[in-house]
Amino acid sequence: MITKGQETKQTILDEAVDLASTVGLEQLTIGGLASAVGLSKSGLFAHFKSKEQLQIQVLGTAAQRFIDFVIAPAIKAPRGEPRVRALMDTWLRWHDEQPGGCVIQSAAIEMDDRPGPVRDYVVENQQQWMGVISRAAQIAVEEGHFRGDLDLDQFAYEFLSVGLAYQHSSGLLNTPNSRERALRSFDGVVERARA
Amino acid sequence: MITKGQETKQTILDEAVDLASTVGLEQLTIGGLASAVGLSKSGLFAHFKSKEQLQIQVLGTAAQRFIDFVIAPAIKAPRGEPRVRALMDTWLRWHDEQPGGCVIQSAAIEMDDRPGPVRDYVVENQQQWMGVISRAAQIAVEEGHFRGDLDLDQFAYEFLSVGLAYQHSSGLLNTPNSRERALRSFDGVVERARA
DNA sequence: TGACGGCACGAACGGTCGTGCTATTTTCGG
DNA sequence: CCGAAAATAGCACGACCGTTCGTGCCGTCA
Repeated sequence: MITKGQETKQTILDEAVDLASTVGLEQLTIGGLASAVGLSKSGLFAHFKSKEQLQIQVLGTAAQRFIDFVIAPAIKAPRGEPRVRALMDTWLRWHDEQPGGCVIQSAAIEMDDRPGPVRDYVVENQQQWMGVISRAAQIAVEEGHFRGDLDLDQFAYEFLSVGLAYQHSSGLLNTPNSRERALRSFDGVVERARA
Repeated sequence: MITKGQETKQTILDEAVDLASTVGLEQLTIGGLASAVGLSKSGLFAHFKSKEQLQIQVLGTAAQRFIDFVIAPAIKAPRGEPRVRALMDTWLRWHDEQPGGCVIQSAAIEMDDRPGPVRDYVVENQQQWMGVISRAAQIAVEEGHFRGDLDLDQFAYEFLSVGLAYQHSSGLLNTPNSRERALRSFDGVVERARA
């Protein structure tokens, strides 16, 4: 049974992800979020016992969105290089979707020197994402699309760098051709991974 | 003549850069900075008429450091590919130097959706940096090290992505071999630029 | 009908923020 | 060595922060 409280809590988290993606996870304020969803500050606060809990659950919601929007569609692509390319394609689109860039990656940089549960969560999340990438590359090796001696971690690293640069280029500077730049850059990475 | 005020102001800014590189430019607080340098809050505040001014001048100080630490030494390297490689080398070292990653790049992501003078300053700074990179690549073309039809902007883009990924990898996750990953990634970029 | 539990509210707390005012001290040229 | 000017301190303000608390509105079930 889905109760009323859980429903509004989800509404809060959905709004919170959008808000945090523009102002950052640390600048996300309870009062501001409350007025954004039309709740009182204390009424909203009651759903999470602390701000840290709110932050973590916001990241959890964003991670779920990431899975739905980036990973799930890409997995439907054919095994091997097509799937790797699909991952990059959905990932780049994902960056355009979120108004202020990916929440998790923004949080990753915000938190890079502030230890705590939030940072831990972000780190774990990034490692899982790199795991997804390198597993997709592994499959591409098995399919014969990529070299047999390909360094999977290195490939994941370079894959990640393409997306990071894209967020940086399209989010901060608004160079309109940043998508082509990212794709050309990705072509180079894939080229070197080929058999 | 160098007055006492300018001297303490420089002391403030030096400390502020270090502080901002760990907590972020937005979380940099006037009271905290004041007690860090042993001044009163208002005494420090008098040096800058607003926090925004402080932020901008902090970025200016960081930019000067960047020039001294990254660009100036690299320019002494021989023209062409060696100089390009020297730029990447000093840049990677620069990331290790700053405790919480490069202040400017952290600010770039913090500000990516908050318009204003601070964001403008960051954008201009990044574009100048990319200009330095592409000029160095231009020289490498003239020297015959790089292809004549090399897309300089694309090269600068990929150069930047290597550094971004390095900060992300060595700053957030502490994978100890992130330097080798970055260098291998950079080798790929340079390889494709060669004649 | 009446008690109960889940939700949301308003008010208030202590704390910190940036930012003005007014003294007071320190610096420095004549 | 003095007086103007610069530099710093002290203090207070309004705003906002996360958090707590008491209270009231509900639908549910006995």
